[in-house]
Amino acid sequence: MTANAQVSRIGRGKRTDIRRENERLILQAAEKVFAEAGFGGATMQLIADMAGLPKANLHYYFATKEDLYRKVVHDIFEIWLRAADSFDNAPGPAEGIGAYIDAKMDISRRHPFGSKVWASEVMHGAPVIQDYLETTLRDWTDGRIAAIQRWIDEGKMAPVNPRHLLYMLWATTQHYADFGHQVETLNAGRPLTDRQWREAKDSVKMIILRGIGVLP
Amino acid sequence: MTANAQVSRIGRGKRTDIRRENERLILQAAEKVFAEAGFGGATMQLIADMAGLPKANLHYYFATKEDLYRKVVHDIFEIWLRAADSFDNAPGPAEGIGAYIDAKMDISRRHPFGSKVWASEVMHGAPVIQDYLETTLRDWTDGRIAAIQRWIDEGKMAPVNPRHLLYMLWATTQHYADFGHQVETLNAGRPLTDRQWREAKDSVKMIILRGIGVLP
DNA sequence: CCACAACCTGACCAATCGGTCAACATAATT
DNA sequence: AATTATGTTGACCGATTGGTCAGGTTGTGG
Repeated sequence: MTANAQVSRIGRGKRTDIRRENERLILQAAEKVFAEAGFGGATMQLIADMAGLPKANLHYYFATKEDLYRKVVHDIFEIWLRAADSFDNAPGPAEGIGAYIDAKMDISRRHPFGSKVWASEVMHGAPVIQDYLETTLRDWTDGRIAAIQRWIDEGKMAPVNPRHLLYMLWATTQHYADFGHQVETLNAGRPLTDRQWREAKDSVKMIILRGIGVLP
Repeated sequence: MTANAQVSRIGRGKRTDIRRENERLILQAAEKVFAEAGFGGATMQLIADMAGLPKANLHYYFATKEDLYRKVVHDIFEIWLRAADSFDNAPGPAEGIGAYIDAKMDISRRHPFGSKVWASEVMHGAPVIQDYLETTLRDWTDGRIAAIQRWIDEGKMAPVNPRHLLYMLWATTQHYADFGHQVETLNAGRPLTDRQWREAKDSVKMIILRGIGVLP
């Protein structure tokens, strides 16, 4: 047993570390470049420069530009779906939807590039994740719609169209990432402070929760 | 006075007609291509094909790709701003904000490509319309925030943060254009019907208007 | 009818694109 | 130490890009 083997337990050896670290560098750079330039406007050279690696090295880890892009989109979709957990096991709409807004606002703040990549992908007709939309996302959506409808039937919230409520949650929370540049420009060119993020979150929650009749 | 001169009063002559018609064709094709491929992914050749003109002819009317793009963005911004009129001269928030939601939802339905171009432009850091954001849009926003604040002070609506309410209106209405593909996919792959558009509009209005305390 | 201006377009160009590859360097295995 | 597997990279390639231009056609005013 060498000293190396003791350092990392999962990915054993220096080789694995190199691979993991380089893939991380590339994906991080790619997420930013795809977000800022779109798939068509992004170039492998730009991503390579931002990652601090030669372009040929990118093609060693990711065969094509599309492969790299697909991985970026897939990663943000995973994060996006995980926010769904906030919805589940909630006793009622106030807690469930409130927590969901919190989670999605945090994603907008912490993953602005990924959010933009996702938005860009959908806006351009979802050329690489159409199957996700038709399977995972559709199932997820149907499930939440049923949950909301149940709350309505139990008299726990006002009778609103669950589907459009969901769209509203997505749109509003995602806005702070996708249109972050506009929000920042209208904030005297400065990024939102902690306090302002809290204000945004509270405003969204207040209007929507009152809008569905769970706040006075 | 020739027969030609009687046909059109503003742009006189066949020459003017040709120019107007070709510019219209090009702008229409450009709007669609920019929306579907982004600025970087769009090519002059693709736009030319869609407009049914040789590529060289595009460069006769628009010197560069960026010139053409700038015109497309400018046009949708004009439409966008005009929806603001719904806001003005309204006796109270129910009428003003209700009418604004109506107007913006109609834009999302009637100008889905333009909406996407605008969203894409802002998402990528507003490289060509940053000045609009800092002048026209900022002024417009400040004006509406003041109007909303006045309504609040007069007790006509609940005390919410006017800025975040505006963002919510933008996000929610724009969602049906920018994420139209996702909405369509989740609607069994079919575009929303007239009835469904009305449902969407009513849902948005109901939740938001109740959310700001102007509906029971 | 003529001369000028506006409009049209196939052919072309330099630049850049995604992607390849041979040659080499380093680490792991035997 | 020798062999093999993995990681690295400058140089290169065909294809495509935005943009140009010379030489043409068509419409207009005198």
